[in-house]
Amino acid sequence: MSIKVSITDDHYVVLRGIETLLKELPNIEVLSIHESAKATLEQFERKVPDILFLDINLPDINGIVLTKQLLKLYPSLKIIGLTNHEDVSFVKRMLDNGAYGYLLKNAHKEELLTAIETVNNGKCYLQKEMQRKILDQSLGKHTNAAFQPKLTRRETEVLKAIYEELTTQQIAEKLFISVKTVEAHRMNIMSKLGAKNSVGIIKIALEKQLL
Amino acid sequence: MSIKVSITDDHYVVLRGIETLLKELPNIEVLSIHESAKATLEQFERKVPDILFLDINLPDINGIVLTKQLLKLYPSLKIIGLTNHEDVSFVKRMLDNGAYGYLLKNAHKEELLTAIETVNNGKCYLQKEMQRKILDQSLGKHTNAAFQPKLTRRETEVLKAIYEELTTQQIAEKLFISVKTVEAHRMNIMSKLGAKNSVGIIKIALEKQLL
DNA sequence: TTAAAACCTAGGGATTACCCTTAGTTATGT
DNA sequence: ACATAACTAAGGGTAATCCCTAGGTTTTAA
Repeated sequence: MSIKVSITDDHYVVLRGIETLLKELPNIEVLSIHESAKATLEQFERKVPDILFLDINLPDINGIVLTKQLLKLYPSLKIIGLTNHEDVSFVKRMLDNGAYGYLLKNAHKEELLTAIETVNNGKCYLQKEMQRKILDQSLGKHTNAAFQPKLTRRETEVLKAIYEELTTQQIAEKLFISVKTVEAHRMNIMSKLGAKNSVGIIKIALEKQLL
Repeated sequence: MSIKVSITDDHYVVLRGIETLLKELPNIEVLSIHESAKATLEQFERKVPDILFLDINLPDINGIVLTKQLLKLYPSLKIIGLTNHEDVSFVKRMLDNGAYGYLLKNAHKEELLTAIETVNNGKCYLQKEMQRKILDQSLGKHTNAAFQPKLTRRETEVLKAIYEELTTQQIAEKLFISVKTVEAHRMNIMSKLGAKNSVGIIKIALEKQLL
């Protein structure tokens, strides 16, 4: 009994590349390939594979969100993330949402096979370098995807002003409040986001889409 | 007489994907595939194709730079850029350096064929959406995407440290230089990027993929 | 092989950000 | 109406950032 695999990636050449590689492997059947999240969901109503290779950058639904949706519908599905860049935060968020592994697109045939076999045996597959990075990062704080900070109206306004590279003085004038108040808001934002300074605020704000 | 095509991309699945697609097309011969700029240069000493599909993000030499080098060595070579993201500035720079066209990695078989035929006939090939974007840009839009700042080795090191939310003092210790030197580098970075402060540095660095 | 350009280095001085504490004044919701 | 959260803002520091200037080194190109 062969392992049924599907692939979702909006880059057609990636889609066909993985398909080609998989077809060269024994005991693996490429069930379906899709170029969008929507197409994946539609196809899965008919046939669900054992394993799905899922790109993180999809045009319609974010790969991280799609992971969650799919696993809700098909809990036994094993999802392996796909991406170009080695963004640790993405890996973590995928895994937090239930993904079983992660592959960079420069992976070779052997890695694909290892990933499929590992995941099919119910174990997680991570490329070595990524393992180390996640370990490094998990020693920090506020790196988990579940953490979703809530800013108040005023804090969001200050955040946006910081993003516009305004000084505290300028923000105060813009919002008709005291410099000291702006500072208080900035301090609260830093505290909530776990940022060390304004650079950290912007990094996390972009990551958590608070702008 | 078939058209000889080579492919350079550090993402192995992309490499194999394009290869697979090209093999399905008539009158086209895949001469060689390479995963790095170095491998491309070495292979070309033996056999040079008519057309090269060249990724922009290579581990060893930047695709834009490699375009220039290759065209110096092989002026009749036609280069078609490959990338995931539709960064107009990259397209412009590739074309400026002599590339004949540009393809996004979500391109289908038909587009690949059209691109090859167009370029083989000595004409430039650009996907429609990209054409429009380049046009939009040249019509004096303020979002100057063509602007691609170049940072020095030291500046890049400081930039990365700033991104890590380190203080100037910590950066100085990390790089074994004076606090004042770090500040000087930061000033130069701000100047080059047109940023008003460190927040601006990070914004533009993320936008221009300087990290 | 020079001269120019680019890069790395770092000082003084002014400004701004950061970090405490404390505390009065609005909204918000049960 | 009453606790809770949010917005406001003061004093008083320390540390970091920002800006200008400039000497020394390395790299690049004529």
